[in-house]
Amino acid sequence: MNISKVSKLTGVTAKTIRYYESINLMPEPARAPNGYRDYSDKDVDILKFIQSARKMGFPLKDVGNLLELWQDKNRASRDVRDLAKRHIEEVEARIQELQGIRDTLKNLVDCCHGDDRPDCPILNNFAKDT
Amino acid sequence: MNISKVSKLTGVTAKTIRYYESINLMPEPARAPNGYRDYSDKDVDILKFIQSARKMGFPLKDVGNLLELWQDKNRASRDVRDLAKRHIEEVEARIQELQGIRDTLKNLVDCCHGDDRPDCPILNNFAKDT
DNA sequence: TATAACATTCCAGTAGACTGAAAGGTATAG
DNA sequence: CTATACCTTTCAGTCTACTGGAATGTTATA
Repeated sequence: MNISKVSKLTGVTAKTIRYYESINLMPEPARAPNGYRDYSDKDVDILKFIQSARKMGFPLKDVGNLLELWQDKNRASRDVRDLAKRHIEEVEARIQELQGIRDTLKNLVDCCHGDDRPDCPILNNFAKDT
Repeated sequence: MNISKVSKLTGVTAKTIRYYESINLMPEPARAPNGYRDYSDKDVDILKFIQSARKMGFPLKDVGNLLELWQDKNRASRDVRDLAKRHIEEVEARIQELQGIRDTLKNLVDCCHGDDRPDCPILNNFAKDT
């Protein structure tokens, strides 16, 4: 099947599919006699796999590793688990950071009149000289 | 005072200070007779303000707006508050997203043996054909 | 047969926030 | 006097994950 079909099936743009191929994330597909890329069902599955991992926030580098593990029938599930655990840790660290930011800002916003007057605890806080 | 002094006082690298100047976030500082940048205490305060806002996750564009509001003694605190509120909303949306990812991933990790065997719910999930 | 809708390659650009490096001028310590 | 530790500018590169566009070839439809 050609690239636009794959694009429709997976929700990944043709541009991005070619990009994934160019960075060796996707294998090079077969080619039709006219030179068009000719994808198999397996290629579609690979792309779907990539999409799933991307939706979980894995960077393309990790996605590449996960794909390799997926293809490797002798893999140790430990390797996949470790990769996922590391990613969870990063995600949690980021959540912590964002929660801290949110809490601080919420406090400041709650203290701010938010009217025509210029006095503003938010600015005061940013300008504090501690 | 010269740029390295300011860098030490604020924790912002000289490189970055010049960068902020180049994008008109920082005002152009005075110059010493030798051509060196000659910063005032006010410049240092501006940089500290920028740092505070950056630590709260505001993009440089927003930092620029906040700086303008800070300088404007006739500002309406509403404007600052609205900017902060919008940012909080973005932060919260991101937190939600990351929490979803974390929860899904945690479930998968908990279901995975994580041993020498190849069977892995994480990969299975990514490869699911739903 | 014309034209639209595909496909190809390749190069370059985007966003955001810096960072590196080259090539030079200046100041300070020994 | 010289080494080194600053400072200057300018241009280019980094990172991640794409995206745009030009120039060109191919296929399907009216």
